[in-house]
Amino acid sequence: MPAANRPTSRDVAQEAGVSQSTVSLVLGGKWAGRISPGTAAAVQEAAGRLGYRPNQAARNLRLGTTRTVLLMVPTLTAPFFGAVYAGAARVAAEHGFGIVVYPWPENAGPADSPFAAPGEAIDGILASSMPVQVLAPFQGTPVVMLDSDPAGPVPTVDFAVADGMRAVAAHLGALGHRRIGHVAAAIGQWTFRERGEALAAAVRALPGGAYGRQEAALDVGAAKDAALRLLDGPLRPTALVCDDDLMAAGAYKAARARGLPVPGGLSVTGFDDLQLATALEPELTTVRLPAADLGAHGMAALLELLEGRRPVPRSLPGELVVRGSTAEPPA
Amino acid sequence: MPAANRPTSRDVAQEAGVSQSTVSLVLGGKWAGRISPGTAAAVQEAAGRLGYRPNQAARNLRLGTTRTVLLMVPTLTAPFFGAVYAGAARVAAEHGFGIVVYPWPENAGPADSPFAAPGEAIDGILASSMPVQVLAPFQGTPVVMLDSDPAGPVPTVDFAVADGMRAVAAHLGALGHRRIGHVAAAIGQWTFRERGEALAAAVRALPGGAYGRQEAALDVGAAKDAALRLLDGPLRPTALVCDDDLMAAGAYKAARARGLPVPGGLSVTGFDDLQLATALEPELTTVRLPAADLGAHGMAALLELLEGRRPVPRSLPGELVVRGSTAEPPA
DNA sequence: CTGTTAGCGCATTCAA
DNA sequence: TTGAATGCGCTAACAG
Repeated sequence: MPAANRPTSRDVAQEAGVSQSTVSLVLGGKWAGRISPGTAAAVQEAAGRLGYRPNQAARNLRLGTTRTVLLMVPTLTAPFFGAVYAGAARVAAEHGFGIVVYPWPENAGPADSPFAAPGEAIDGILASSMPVQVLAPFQGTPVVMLDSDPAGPVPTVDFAVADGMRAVAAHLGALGHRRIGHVAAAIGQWTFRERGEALAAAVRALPGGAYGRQEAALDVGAAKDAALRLLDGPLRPTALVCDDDLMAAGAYKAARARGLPVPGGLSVTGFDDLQLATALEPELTTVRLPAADLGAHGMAALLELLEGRRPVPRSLPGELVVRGSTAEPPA
Repeated sequence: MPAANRPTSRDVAQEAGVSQSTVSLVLGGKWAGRISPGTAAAVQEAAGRLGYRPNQAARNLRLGTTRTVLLMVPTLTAPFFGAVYAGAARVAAEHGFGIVVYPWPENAGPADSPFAAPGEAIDGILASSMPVQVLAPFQGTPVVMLDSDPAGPVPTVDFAVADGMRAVAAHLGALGHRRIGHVAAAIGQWTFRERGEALAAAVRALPGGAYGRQEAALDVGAAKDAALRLLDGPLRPTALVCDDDLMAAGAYKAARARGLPVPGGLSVTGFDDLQLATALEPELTTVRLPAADLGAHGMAALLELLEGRRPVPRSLPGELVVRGSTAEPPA
């Protein structure tokens, strides 16, 4: 018997000397001009005294909703998504919603039925950094996509990643860099395509600018290899722009392997501004992406959607944070 | 109207030509010797055909349980806890349970009532790496604590952190280190007390062993300062043992600030083996803590508890991972 | 202004 | 071996 015997709305009604429906109205906040202020106050007070909390299960059954949304993320072992969750959870809590997290495709295992576990009892979905196709099994459920192609069929909240990359290119360009290598994430996602296109265009717009590109999986070792290919290739880059802070760590390793000091011999930039950015030595010049804000605005948009309104697409600005990993190119 | 009209058990009953209660019995798996195999099969088949999934809200209301557990973690923006969640969620899903995460005290804000958001509708609690006191508002709810004092009043699943620290000390001792500094987390938690005591004892047990200790908050900058105090102090350590990988990154910075190469001039060790450990240069010698296993075993223990059994306390072994940050002390 | 009533979908007695 | 009836706690339509 897990649940202690909590007071019900009937108990409150009895305590306040009114009927159960009156309690429901008052506590539901919709008694404006239907219940006398005196009675309302009495009910509130009785509820407080008893420590009454409505039974969610009953509420859900009656209303046909759950006040729960699903947050789909590619993985939870990346701190970025922890921040997204935190932001979303804060807004959700303010509106009496809960969030259940679903790492996809990490859990794409048994598939007895898609989403056996959390698939039930969901009012809406927040899907971060994934292809639209994964939402196919959820036809009809309101969805807001985060960090995804705003041209898609569902409402989105995004980062202005293109602006971020342009800021990186401008910063590097002002320092005097012209031959710039891109350690790109080998992930077919809007956010990375966007970064790549923006960077390539910006670098090529530099007088004498030359852009090179190598792709790698999102981990240190693969990024190091890609950086090495760039350093050993024909471009002879003086700066390496990485799609993400973790990849920048790989670039540091590549630089060290070739005897190039950062930033004296090679400038390196990241993207995200995770804790890792300041753990590295030297500290990383990177673009700060407000992950918590992404979650918060996404949740707000989903709430609008659930109320029947159409949320306007939003794009959150990133901010270039200049630290110790960028300097003038070697003479 | 968020929820599409899903079939109910009544629909299944109609489809199978039986009564609703029969459906309930069959699908509940308790028809052994009460329903004829033929009828049972017909019901199963009808349910499958209709794609029937029981309505959780109704089920919860009737049963008084929620098949949901609360996972309390200090923060979600640390990848360690993401892994704990993933492990717990996997086991939970196998048993038809869901998990809602609650970062505490991050959300300890409004406090209109303790845990307004997720406090309802919870069958049990998994609390990782926190003091017992935070569970005071949840008297009566089954709890399993993770990474906490096993001598406490509730069932626990832990890491053998003391063994881990002894392995670190043995490794360092074998390399020839005698003067060992401890960059300790300034957090009053069992897991850190345990680490500190084990390390101090193990170092002092070394012939000629000397132990020094400085505390710092769990971030890079504070850890760097603490490491600096150790390096500048009377101990003149040849190795710095850190309570956590992030603090080790701070120790790297301190070493660099004093012109000491790692590992040639100073050996450094961490704890946890997060992604950061291999992002650093040189890669970090550390103790791998199986975070996902912690979550998995914790969830299993909680399920036992919910079934009325008393889970046996468990301690998961850590593993020393020797990488490039430790070497013989300078001559 | 307030109370009575019905029913959300399910598991479970009890009667047949 | 099965079906009819009941109620979990809540909200909302309808009466008074």
